[in-house]
Amino acid sequence: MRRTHTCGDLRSKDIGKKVCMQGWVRFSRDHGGVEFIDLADSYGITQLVFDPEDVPNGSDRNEISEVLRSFTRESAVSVDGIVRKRVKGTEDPKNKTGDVEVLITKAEVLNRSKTPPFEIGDQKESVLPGEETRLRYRYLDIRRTEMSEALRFRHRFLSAAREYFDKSGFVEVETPMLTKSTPEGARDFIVPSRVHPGTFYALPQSPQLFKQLLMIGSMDRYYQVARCFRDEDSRSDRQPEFTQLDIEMSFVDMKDIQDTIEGLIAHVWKKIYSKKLKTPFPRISFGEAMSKYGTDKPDLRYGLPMHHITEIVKDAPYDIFQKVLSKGGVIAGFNVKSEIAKDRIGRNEIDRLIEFVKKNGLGGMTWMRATKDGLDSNIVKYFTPDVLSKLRKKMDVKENDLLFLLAGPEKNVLETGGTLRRKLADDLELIDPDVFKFAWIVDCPMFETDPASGKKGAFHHPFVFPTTPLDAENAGGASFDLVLNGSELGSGSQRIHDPEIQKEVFRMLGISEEKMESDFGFLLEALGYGAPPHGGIALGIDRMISVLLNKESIRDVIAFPKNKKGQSLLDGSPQKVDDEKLEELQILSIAIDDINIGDIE
RNA sequence: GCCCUGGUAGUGUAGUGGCCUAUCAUGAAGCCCUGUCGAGGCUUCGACUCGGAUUCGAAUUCCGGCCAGGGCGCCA
Repeated sequence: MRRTHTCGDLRSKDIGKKVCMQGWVRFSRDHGGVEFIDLADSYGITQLVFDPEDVPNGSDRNEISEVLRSFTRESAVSVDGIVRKRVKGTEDPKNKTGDVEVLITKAEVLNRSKTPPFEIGDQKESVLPGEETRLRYRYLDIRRTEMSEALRFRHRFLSAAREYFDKSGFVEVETPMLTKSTPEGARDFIVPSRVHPGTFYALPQSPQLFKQLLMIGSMDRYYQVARCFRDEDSRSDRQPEFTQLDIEMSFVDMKDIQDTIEGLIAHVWKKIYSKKLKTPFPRISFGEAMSKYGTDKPDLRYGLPMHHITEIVKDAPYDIFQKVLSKGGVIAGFNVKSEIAKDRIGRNEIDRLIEFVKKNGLGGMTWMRATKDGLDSNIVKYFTPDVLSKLRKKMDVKENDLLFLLAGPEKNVLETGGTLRRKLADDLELIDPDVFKFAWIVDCPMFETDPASGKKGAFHHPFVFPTTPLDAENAGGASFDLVLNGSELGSGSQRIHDPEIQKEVFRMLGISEEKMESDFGFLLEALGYGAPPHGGIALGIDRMISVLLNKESIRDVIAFPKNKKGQSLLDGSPQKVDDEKLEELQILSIAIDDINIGDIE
């Protein structure tokens, strides 16, 4: 390799060295004589100089000058030169290589670049091209420091994680990508089998069943950086293919799994931030998270808990509350303390918040402002002094605090309350982007009931070990979530290792004996051969990295993501395939554009 | 499937019925310039997502399509 240094390497100590630099022409500045070129690569930027009055012996001034004329932006070039100190007063303190420059002795274009479709630099968000352009030319987008650093950060994270697993006796095992489609869960991506026409593999939504089989197979400490696939609509934190750090262990309970993950993250923290991460993470019950924060993935970087006041105000003759209560609804509210509101919420702002609440599924919002003497609002007259005093105590009200009260069906109040809490935190800038608050959400239910169909479903998945009798009214499951700054990073659980219990759970979920046998027969059979007690967790790597880097979208930490419609703008997938290929698979497309209506009729 | 927001030179934008042969920046091409650093100066080039409607007149208003993003549904 001819390259002696990257563009981020050179320092004062290298002055006088003969070097060969290779990289991309980022910016060039021709002063009509002396000429500067910022040579860039993934490690930094180094200034190259050509000075017609200071050409080292053995170099041809005209030849260099001629080659430099063909240095178009983003061309890959190679330059030999001598490292020298910059002229006094022209050092660039913003650049780590800014004390030195390379005086060119020989220049060569390795590969000329066309004019790039957008300017590559470390520009602010506001001048970044739209995402469509960035994804279409992703390789150029990755030349931007921000992108390449995100990918390098992701690598360091995974590398540290692997180091931890290695020293903790974990074994990485690859599980199949061509697997069986199961009716439960997300929609599968399907792969046709040529050898068995009319049959299909499914790409895995997670290695769940295989890792359980590995436990039965005695591989008692497994992990995998596993690609997973779900054919569902994208969101800013959801892609059709994504990466999970998948973990499973035998002869453990929930605490062992949580300890392992805390150890893992603390180790990674030490490696990438050189900081000690405080463990154990706080545990919050699912019920408390919902009632206090209105979400199962609370952002704990700020307070603003919801207070439940149904009992206190239930007798007040205030029509709106009475109407809600008569339908079994609840009343809850926030106290926006004067020290965090700082006069930023006036009448107009309150009206805007009321509109916001209406848009989010409640009829409206009642508010009160705390004064020296009590609570001030146009509805205060409906509440007795005793009720007001209890309210002040319950919600910890001090002078100038602002109270927002939400009334409605419990589910709506909690959900809207959670949404309002996030909005208030955003509006009042309560969120410190440099703080990371992990927490475990524990004591989860075993089942949840779909309010629309009334159908019972698994809260996490059907393989969770029950912690109470299954027919108990609020049956509990040994599952838990890891949350960070309002994002769910992953779910773990103790799994069922007894085939009879597993069957019972399937029955509770309304799965027939036949379906059980055809879809999960192999699992039930395997559990019957001395399956050890086991459990594990899967952490969403894309989400975790994007939260750690404060990115709005996981696309910013994935090298080649799909767009919102699941297309790759880079290679144009998904695409039609040749008819011969379909014939070989004995597949006929009935997509609207592929069929001739006349043929059908 | 639904809702919201947006679509103007290569890129990022201004433009709320006539002041638009459309603003500014950046870029590209050319010229000038010997210490800049996202160099500077001058010249040139380059755009209203598509279709329909309203109107004397539409980038601008209305309807529909297409495209992109955010969200709901969906994501055991």
